[in-house]
Amino acid sequence: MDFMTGMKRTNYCGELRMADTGKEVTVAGWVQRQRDLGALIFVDLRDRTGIIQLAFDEGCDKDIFDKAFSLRSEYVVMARGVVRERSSKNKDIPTGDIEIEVKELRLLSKSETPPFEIVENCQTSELTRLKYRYLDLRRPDLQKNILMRHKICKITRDFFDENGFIEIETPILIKSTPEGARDFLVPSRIHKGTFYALPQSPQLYKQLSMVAGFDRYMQIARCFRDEDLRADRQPEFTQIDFEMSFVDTEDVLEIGEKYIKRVFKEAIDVDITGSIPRMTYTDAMNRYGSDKPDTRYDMELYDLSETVKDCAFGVFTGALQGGGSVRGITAKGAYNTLTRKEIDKLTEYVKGIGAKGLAWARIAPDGTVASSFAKFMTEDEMKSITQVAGAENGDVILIIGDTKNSTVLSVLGSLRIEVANKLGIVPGDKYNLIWITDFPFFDWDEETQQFIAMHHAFTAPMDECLDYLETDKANVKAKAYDLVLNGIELSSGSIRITNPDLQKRMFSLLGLSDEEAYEKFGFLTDAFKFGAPPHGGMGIGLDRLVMQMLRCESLRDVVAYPKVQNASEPMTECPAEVDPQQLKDLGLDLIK
RNA sequence: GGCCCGGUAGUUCAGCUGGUUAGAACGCUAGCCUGUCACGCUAGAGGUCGACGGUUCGAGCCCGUUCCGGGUCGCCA
Repeated sequence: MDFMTGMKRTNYCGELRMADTGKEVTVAGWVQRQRDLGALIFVDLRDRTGIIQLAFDEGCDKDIFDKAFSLRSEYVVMARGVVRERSSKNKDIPTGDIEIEVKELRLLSKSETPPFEIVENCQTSELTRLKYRYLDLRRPDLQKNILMRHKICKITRDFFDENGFIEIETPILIKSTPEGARDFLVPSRIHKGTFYALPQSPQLYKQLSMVAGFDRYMQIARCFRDEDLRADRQPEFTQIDFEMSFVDTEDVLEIGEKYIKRVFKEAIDVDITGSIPRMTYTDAMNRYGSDKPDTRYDMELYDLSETVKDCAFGVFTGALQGGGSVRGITAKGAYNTLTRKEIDKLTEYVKGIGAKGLAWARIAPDGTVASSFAKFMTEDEMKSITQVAGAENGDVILIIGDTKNSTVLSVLGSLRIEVANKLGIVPGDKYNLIWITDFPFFDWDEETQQFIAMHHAFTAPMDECLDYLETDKANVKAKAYDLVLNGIELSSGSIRITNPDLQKRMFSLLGLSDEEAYEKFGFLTDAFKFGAPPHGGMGIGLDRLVMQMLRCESLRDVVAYPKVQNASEPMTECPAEVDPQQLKDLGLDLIK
């Protein structure tokens, strides 16, 4: 059956207006709803642009009317007819002044009753929606999100093209270099017993492209990491990846900043005015307890170590004697929200993330103080604490002390977010961007009891640190920078090492022998022997960017076909077992 | 791997202290209806209460195990 013979769409449903009155048009789409009034039938027809009403009345041929009568939700139809003004208008939709008086109606495809209605703000569980993702994607909200994602990609390519960047596709099947995240592996059939890895990022290829002389590279690149999922983390995700030659940190930040301003303006008409603020890693940790601070609200951390160093509270003095610190946050006006019961919950919360406990003081509106530690303090000490805390009547002070300063900071950082959410003080209308700079090069890994690269092994250390790389690892800073948006790490980048000797030195500091380093990254260090331009770049998380711009709470709202928490996909039910023959071809045996 | 929350009709949910035939709304089906637009009215169909096991005279409800989903910690250079 030739569904389309002699019929050609002339207009999208949502674009017709009063001005089109009298025109003969042909539209195509899905039946949103059929309203049968007896001798009169209305059909709302939907495509990705909107809805137009089709009208069938006494002027209609009987067979067309009968066909309209049989239409059900999500049937696919094409209709030819004349646009006319409605006798009663619908102010709620853009096409509400007009309708199409149908002269020809073609049923292109029937539909079973869908498991959920194709409407905005669908209340159906996400699992059901993901099982029928093609129906979910048919809903206006997801259509809007996916179209916005497309728009952002278009703006991105335009921007980088205009600035001299060349899009280069890098391989998806690459060599496994198990640093950082776990690799997804792909067995090789031709070389049995060997494996490709899927890229965690195009990092090394983009650096090689600099050696190749492309000078400025960009790619909207798919990346893969075999780690557990979160609302803002998918095992496969997309990065706006770029790299530039003959640059230092400032040049990279400048392009990054220009890009961010452009995409916010063009995609959602938001002006990012002035320079994006900068904060060093150390400041971010001390003030927000996080290297990705949400600066949309205050409640900054403060240091009470000096204030309580001589007090009679063993928890505090013990923490300090153990080389740690005592720090706090003050929840303004939280007296009524943070009840004793809520504080108990917060105590459980901080214990769950590494603290030994939570010290607190609730200051009633009348100035009465209820506190877990007041009894150990002199009046003067309490006064000093309140002063450092900047606490007034009605406020709640929350304090963490630990022999490890890093625990104090990270726990307070998480607590700050938890409390802000409880208090509802996070502004929903802001886009707070901030660069985090001066990252430490090394990070101490408790598990393996050694220093590892905080960013990655190809990041250049700051010039002034070159003298003490070996002797004072903890104070080596990297030419690395992150861009943070509303408390979410949006992007990460660095200036890379291009000096083969320095690269060798860094590998050795990270515990890689020359042999190991050459085995893993020899292709890169070899390349650097043949004239490597200084270069640097960054990768911007496209999914997170779109998610933030659209104010979505989950990446699943901006990824067309996402995975769920156990890393599977409900629609296709992957991952799945494979045919034994496939395993045989690959030379693989499954351990039962 | 740990912790928290959830799973009852196609969908969203209610279901009391364990007690007759598990309900509502929307959706669906049929009929009526000439201006609806979340049309209206009438009637009807629709359930392995996630699964398995246990306690009990009796389990949607209590207990155990397990599966699935969400969040989170670990993890994510």
